Amino acid sequence: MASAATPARVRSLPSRLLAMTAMHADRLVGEGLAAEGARKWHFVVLVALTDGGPASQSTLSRRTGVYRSDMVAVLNDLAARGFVERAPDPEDRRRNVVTVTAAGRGYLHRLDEIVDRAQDELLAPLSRTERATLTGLLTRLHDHHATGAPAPDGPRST
Amino acid sequence: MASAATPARVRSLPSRLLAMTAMHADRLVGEGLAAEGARKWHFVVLVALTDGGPASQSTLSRRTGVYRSDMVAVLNDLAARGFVERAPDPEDRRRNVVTVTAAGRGYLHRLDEIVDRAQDELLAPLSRTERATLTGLLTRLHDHHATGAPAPDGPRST
DNA sequence: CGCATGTCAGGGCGACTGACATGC
DNA sequence: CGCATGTCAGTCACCCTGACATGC
Repeated sequence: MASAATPARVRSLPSRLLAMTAMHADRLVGEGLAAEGARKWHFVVLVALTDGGPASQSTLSRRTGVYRSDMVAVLNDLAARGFVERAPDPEDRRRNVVTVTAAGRGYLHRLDEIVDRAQDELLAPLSRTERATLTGLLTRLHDHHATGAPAPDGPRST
Repeated sequence: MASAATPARVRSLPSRLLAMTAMHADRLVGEGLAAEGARKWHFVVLVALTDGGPASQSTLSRRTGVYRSDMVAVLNDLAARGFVERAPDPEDRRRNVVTVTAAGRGYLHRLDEIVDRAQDELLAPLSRTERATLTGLLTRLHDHHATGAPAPDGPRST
């Protein structure tokens, strides 16, 4: 199937469609979150904390795909705004235990709504069934490629 | 997989699935192209030229989604390696007419195979029918969002 | 005149690496 | 000792803006 350049084929290259649609999705989500002064990792980290409970920065990094080195800044932001708290772990003094505050939970609710609306806008042209199909196919692709050579430190996000 | 703790809420978010899968796809394609000393826009520009014939840089920009300002560097690269030629347009002396050389066509052929293999690797877990479904759904999303507010200078395309 | 074209200079963000001190 | 953790510094690719000279 590797013939010379076929116009239509190139235009519908899956990797390209994926890239462009993803960029659009990112923009929708990003613009929404920006209205609340947040970026996608603020959201992702808050979700990880709320759903998975308090954790060290390293653990958070693994849970979210945000690099350890970048996690620092994200937590600085969230802590400065009172959405999370960093406390030294008494059992291992290298670690910080990060916990969400009540304010953080409230904030996450607002972000959740924003993100939900963005998903709706993104998927607007698709029916319920089609959305499920798309999600299913993407999940399979993602899982297939995730189980192979992933994450020593903390790759892949949003 | 370090995902035992990744919350299902976020994991199944379409925008996130899209972003992660797209990143993976980009990596596959990017690594492949890197073996030939190319990046995706080298490929994309060569396709646009082969596909649509000689064109000015502005036109190429519109056809590919690469910004005018970035197009300069891409063409510099391609020209330096003898894959395209820039000649002043006699009918409008502001323009350069860009054409693919024979070497450029040969090069594109190699890139085409690389990109094709990457698509196959990307879509490996899906059947033929499923691939078509995915492409169809993504195309609809893309088209829906493309016809809206884009393209002043040289964004979004194919 | 306003507008298009090619070019350069630079900002911002996200992915990623390296190093380093502290503590296990 | 080797290894994990938190932190800082910095690279690179990509997306995007602004400005500017030339020519329509």
